[in-house]
Amino acid sequence: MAALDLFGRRWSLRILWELRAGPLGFRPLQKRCDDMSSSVMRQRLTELLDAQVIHQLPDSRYELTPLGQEARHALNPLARWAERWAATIDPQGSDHTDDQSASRVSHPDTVGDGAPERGSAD
Amino acid sequence: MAALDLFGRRWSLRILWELRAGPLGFRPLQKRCDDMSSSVMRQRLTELLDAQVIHQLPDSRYELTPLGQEARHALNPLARWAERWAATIDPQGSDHTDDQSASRVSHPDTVGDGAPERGSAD
DNA sequence: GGTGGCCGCTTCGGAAATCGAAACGGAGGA
DNA sequence: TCCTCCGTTTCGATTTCCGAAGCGGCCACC
Repeated sequence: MAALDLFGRRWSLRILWELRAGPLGFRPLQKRCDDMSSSVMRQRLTELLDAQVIHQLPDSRYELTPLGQEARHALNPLARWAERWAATIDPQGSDHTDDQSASRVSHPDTVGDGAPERGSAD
Repeated sequence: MAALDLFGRRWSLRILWELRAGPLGFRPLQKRCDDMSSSVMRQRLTELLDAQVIHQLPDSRYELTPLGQEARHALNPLARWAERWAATIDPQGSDHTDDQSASRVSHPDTVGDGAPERGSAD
């Protein structure tokens, strides 16, 4: 639940995402995050540092910790879902595919649970 | 990126998460979400409805769409990471102060859906 | 030596998101 | 009838976010 709170903040996920390719400094990272406010940037950075998701190199750049890398990887399925989602709600928006494949994005069999989830960790 | 914006809002992920066990009405859902404000609740619900992540049953309860179910499943690796993360930064919460362990929590967690993470795009 | 650019980071006022509680009409049970 | 729960809306107060300016420091360039 605390994770949902940490990542439910406005730029946390984005920072995690933009740091995936390697360490970045304050301003370069800010620029990558759609030029977000430096004040909020510092705030998120502090939270992520405190959560040990990122750490600061001696040259003051920010880098994902091993824990952060895991989090970033845990984000991968969500990123993949986002693509399907974008194709579903906005088929003509980003990348119109000439073929008809986009129409069949919802595959009710893949989830493999005709019954609702039971006893999940909560 | 739009997904990061949708889910970067304050209760979106939580709502998605609390709806995993089945459809819920407005007030019951609100109660599950740490008694969040009804105003924000309605706002999030509208956004999620618009994003076709949830839909409303004839008895006016809210339920995940197939697309929403996929999103919920895509959240599973993150949930699993959150447990490891909690054990790392707060070892006395579940395990006593043994810094070395980082052992897995003793949950036979049922997150085992059919969507294992296969690392690609990296 | 001076100037200019980029750096990490902070401060501040205004805008936007969020909160918290109250209220509405409706359905059902006692 | 009264009481409870429901979905939903409204409104003022608080929190968060934004956007721009500014600080000192570093280094390249002239």
